[in-house]
Amino acid sequence: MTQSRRSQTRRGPDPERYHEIVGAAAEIFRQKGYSATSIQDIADAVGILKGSLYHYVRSKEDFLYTIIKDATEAALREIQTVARMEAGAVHRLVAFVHAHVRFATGHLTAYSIRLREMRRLSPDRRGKIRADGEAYNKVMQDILVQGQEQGVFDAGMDVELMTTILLGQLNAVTRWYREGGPYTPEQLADVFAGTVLSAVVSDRGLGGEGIEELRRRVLTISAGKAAART
Amino acid sequence: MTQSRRSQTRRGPDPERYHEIVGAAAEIFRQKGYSATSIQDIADAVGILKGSLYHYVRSKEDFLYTIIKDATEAALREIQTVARMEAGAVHRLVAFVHAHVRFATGHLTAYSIRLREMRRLSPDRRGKIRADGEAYNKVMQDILVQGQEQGVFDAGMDVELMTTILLGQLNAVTRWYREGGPYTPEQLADVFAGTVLSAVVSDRGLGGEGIEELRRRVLTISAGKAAART
Amino acid sequence: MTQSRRSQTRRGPDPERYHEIVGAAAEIFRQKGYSATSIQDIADAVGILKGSLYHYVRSKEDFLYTIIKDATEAALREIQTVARMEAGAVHRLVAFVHAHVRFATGHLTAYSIRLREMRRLSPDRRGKIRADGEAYNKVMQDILVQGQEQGVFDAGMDVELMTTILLGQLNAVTRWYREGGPYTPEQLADVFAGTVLSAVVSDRGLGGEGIEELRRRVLTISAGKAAART
Amino acid sequence: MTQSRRSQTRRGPDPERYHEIVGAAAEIFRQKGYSATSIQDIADAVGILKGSLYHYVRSKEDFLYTIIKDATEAALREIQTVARMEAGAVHRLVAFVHAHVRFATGHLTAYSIRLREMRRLSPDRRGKIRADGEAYNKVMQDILVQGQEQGVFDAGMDVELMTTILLGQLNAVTRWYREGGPYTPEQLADVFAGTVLSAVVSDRGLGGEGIEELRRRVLTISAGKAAART
DNA sequence: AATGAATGAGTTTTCATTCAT
DNA sequence: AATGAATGAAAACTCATTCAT
Repeated sequence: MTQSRRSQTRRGPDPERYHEIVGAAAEIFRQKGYSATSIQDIADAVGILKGSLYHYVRSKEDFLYTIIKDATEAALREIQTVARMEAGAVHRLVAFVHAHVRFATGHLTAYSIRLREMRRLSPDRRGKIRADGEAYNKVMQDILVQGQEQGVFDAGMDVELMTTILLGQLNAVTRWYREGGPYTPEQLADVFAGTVLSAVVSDRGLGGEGIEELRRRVLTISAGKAAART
Repeated sequence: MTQSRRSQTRRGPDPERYHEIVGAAAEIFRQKGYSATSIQDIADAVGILKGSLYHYVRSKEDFLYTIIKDATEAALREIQTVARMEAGAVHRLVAFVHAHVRFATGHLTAYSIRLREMRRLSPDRRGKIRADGEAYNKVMQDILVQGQEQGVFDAGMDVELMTTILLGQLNAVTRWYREGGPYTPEQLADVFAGTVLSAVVSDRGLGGEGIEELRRRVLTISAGKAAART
Repeated sequence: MTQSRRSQTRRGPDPERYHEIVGAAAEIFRQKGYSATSIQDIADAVGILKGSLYHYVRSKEDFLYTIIKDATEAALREIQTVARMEAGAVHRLVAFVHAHVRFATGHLTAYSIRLREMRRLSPDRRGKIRADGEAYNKVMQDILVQGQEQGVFDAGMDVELMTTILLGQLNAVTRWYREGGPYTPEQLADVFAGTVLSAVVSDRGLGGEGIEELRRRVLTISAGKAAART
Repeated sequence: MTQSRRSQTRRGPDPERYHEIVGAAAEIFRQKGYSATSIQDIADAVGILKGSLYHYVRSKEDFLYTIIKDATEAALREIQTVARMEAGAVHRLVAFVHAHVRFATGHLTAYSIRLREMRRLSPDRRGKIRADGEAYNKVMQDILVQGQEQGVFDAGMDVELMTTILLGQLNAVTRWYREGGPYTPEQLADVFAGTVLSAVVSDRGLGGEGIEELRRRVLTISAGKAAART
């Protein structure tokens, strides 16, 4: 695994310390960017000499890989619950948005890095992560297709393009969301659920109600979700 | 303006050469990121020794500043035509989306850098650009307010938040758009116009028609725009 | 070629300086060994900052490669005159020993490095040099075969093994020869010519004279060589 | 002796483990060279953490010192049997060559290191070993003198120089000999005995026979040695 | 005996920048 | 306008060694 230098060198002990160090690295990567962060910066944050970091990691890139890999896997794990959800497309899309916003804001540091710094990884390592990333997108794409089949989403939309656009919209939240800011993740998710649903819904999906009613309905669904989840 | 800035740095001839060099720098900044790009990389791309670059620029950051400043000013200049446009909010929002997508894709390199590398600028220089950036956002915000006043946009929406979300959505296009790809900028703008309008429209804005009809209407408007422009 | 960093970076100027620096590196490599020599050591010897060395070379190994490659090629060039020599095997073997000792002592630094540090080169670069090294050995081997065919060298000897042994003997001179020491290169070559000839000569090669006479004869040949050369 | 040295460093048990570790170090020193070998390399080979090596040794140099010291002492011990041998110079020189080749090939790793890495030892420690090294050389030198006195070796030869040359020749075997290669140590020793004897023999030493007969005689002597030894 | 964390000094290499020519 | 040499600081990484457990 990533956290062992040579298999003889580390076998188990103090994964907490390792976690702490990776966490510190992540925080700095997010603030300054990966390329602009030096090993010295990380060492300073941990209160250790820079050479000592190589106890935990074989290269600076290892930090990045660990952070991105863990974030990607965790994100996929979260979204799988939506993928497995038995419900109509509208409900599932709302759930997707909520799960996504919750994860992105709840793991803001790691997820931001995942979005911005993937290019810094070696092609090899990027490749290992790509599959998970695609599986993630696939979840949304499947929901859009389901909605088209059910007639509740616009039959004319280009599902692949729309997936890209909507995920782009959702991911952009990492650029400005800050904990303790004016909106809670749930509030943001509610708004996003509205914009996302509005973007794909069909006339039949609106079901005679107006679009404002749709937005209100989305809130009820979210509330249900939140309730269900408590 | 580039011209004026440069005249401080150098009197000598060949502004074309200067343009060429800044263009080369921009291309590499976009590909590798500012921090990961070395002066040597730029020199190699131009076929010059790295020391010679300092005839055109006083520091590496100067390249970045020129690129971002020019892109920001040009973007604002483009969007001002929309700001000054006398029309209903729906028409103007469609026009905004089109202008934005056209610019972002047409100046992909510079605009991507503007979005991703602003943090690398000194606070001083970042400050000089921020005003233009905010003016840009203000244009969309004003349109949303106008739409609310006209009753065609959802009265309940948080205009500031929605501006952030929608611009985030539009800017994300720079992450995946490539010239010669499957969609033309105009096609993309049409789709974006649909998602953006759907996100903000009110029941009265829908005007009794369904949401699918709204999306179709947006296309007509775009076509008008395109026609007007030809 | 080796001495240029990027083709744009160095085109010609001051090969003298480059030579001087490589020479300094060679001297230190011989004294301390390649692995134990730091770039700092070289920089100190040249009176330059260590970073500045990378103006001339892309890596520490580049120094080693240049030194070994040049030494190997020069040695081969020298020995080719013996290879092309039209004469009996005895004369040619004496000439070989003289050329070899002259080169090894005359290029003591570079040739010592060539013998001791080849392993530090990347397999790739080692491969590029190996051919020249083998061509060198081949020259002696051919002379031994010629001598066997002429009947002047022992028909029973294993030519390949004897080549290895005799070259090993000759190369060992680099371990203890020092300029200004008690023996001149020519004196050493005379002694070596005796040991080498004695090792391979056949009874017919001795031609009825004793072995001491052979050793004396070898001196005459050398003297002729030396004379011819003056 | 190893045993005694070690007892200063550690009281504890398991001298076998110590031997194993020093052996592993030696093997790596020979392959990569002392300077290029890290403590980590040795630890990896033994399957231990590098810090743990300091239970056996006080410094990296200790490994080298132990290896070289043991090899030098053992070599001297072996050659002493030849030094004490009561026989003619020719017989004793043949015996020397055999003992030397047998030792060098039989302790290839340690003896190679002894030859190549002596310079890495501190002057102090090098000094402690030098005496043994010189005693070793002295054995051959004495034989050459004995041969001159007996008239069987060339009276005109420079004994000191010849000792250096012939030992250089013999030691070079460590550069290419590999166990399981095409020649057994005994076969090599036979060939070396021929070249060494030929290099020093006088006309009277040849005793009217030709030089080829000398080489054959040398084989008989070796055979006798081998027989005597079985 | 061994671990695993850490040190501190060192390694090779990179890089933005300067400057005489 | 450009070169090529050099600077000086910092980068990533290595390594012998120490030490509490």
